[in-house]
Amino acid sequence: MLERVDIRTIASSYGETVTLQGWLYNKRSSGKLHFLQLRDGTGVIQCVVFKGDVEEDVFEAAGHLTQESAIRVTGEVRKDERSPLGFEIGVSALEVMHQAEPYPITPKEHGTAFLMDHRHLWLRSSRQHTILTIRSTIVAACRDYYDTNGFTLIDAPIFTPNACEGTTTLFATDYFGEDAYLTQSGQLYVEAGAMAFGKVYCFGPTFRAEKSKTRRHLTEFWMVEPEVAYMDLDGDMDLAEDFISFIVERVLNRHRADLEALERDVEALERTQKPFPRISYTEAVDLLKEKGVDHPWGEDFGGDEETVLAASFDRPVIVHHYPAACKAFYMKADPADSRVALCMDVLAPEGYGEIVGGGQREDDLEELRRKIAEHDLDEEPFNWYLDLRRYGSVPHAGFGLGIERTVAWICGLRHVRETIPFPRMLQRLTP
RNA sequence: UCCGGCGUAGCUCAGUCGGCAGAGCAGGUGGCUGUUAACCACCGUGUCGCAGGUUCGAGUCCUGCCGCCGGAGCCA
Repeated sequence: MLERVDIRTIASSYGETVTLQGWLYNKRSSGKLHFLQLRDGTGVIQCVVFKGDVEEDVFEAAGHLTQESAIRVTGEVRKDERSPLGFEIGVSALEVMHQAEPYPITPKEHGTAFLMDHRHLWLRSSRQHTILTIRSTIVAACRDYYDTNGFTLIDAPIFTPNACEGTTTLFATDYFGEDAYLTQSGQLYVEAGAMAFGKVYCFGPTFRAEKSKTRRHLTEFWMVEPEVAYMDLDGDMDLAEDFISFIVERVLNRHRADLEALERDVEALERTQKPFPRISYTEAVDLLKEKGVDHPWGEDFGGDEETVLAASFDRPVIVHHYPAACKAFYMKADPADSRVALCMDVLAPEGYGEIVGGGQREDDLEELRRKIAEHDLDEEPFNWYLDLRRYGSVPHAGFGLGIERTVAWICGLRHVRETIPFPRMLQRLTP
């Protein structure tokens, strides 16, 4: 394969004649000149076709190119102050690989419903391209963080025989005549992994059949879930803030220009430094009261409460020790006050809501059985999970971080639907 | 499930008091040697979401339904 020249690194080919392969992003003409904006997936560069420089049929063909036509362009890389890149291509040859049909996404405005119907094409637009590039960096940062900190990747299954938490709605499927559900969390399985490997994480898609219609919800989303044996709630909070600040720092280092292109307030992101403020649920209720929001102790926070709490701090805030009644059965109760659980949520600033939820797990066999019963769950499917408390049970903790909400927060997007290549939502299964 | 909003050309939208359905973009043809969502001239485009109703006459008013968007609940 010939050495490939990317637009992203075109500066290193200054003065040379190169061949670029890509698609026509836009075109402007001026008599004996055609200005072709060429997109190759790494960037966009202007290619200038002058009538005197190329064969007549090539000049003619360039004038008839439609948006997103596939072309291979050969020409000299030259400096030009008028170019945003600082470089442009003086075209000497042009090969039309495919003359595109009229392209639906024009250089004018479109509504989100139309764009989502054409998501497979919308991915080519510069803004979507930037967002998904940052998502790619965030996903890599998650893996790098755990891989370099002694964690082993133990992925959880997607098909599960029962509800992990029993609280949210699951997608049911037919598994050779048996009921199976798409996982809503790898939680229970990474606990088994932690007892085998010490420090583990899983990273995969999760599914929630909730009829949520908000900017923060997808029915299919990605979650990274670390789980550590011999770790308590404090250790869990330390891990979460270290992990989140690592991701943000990585994005700031590699994507400053991209964040600015997205009109993200970079200074607000730069404040994401450890330590994060930590307040208990009870303190949060008091804080809400101070801010004029009356919230009864014992009820979980809604989106509005989370927004008020998050707005009180300049970086992510950790809220811990929620009432046990509004948390999952596997959360360990606080030995000092059984009304609250050893759990924590991380709320992102600027109204992005909960990006992390986790805590210390119940490690006592009888306590756990009692909680399963309290939550009206059938004990039998959890027998393997109870085994973890029969054979060398130890304190352990972990959490789940939602990738799409994290991407939305870091990129400063209004809606999570633009943070994933092909979003699955209440009213969206295609493309 | 509940509350609110919107459905008119391929797309984004306008359409006044109920009186011939219209702009920009995209597409086509032509023009221009430096364009930056280029520009200029000309050309084509309709189940006005669907079904009823009122009226001489409905895109416009009324009723029902459908679809989508935003929010709530629930959650990451």
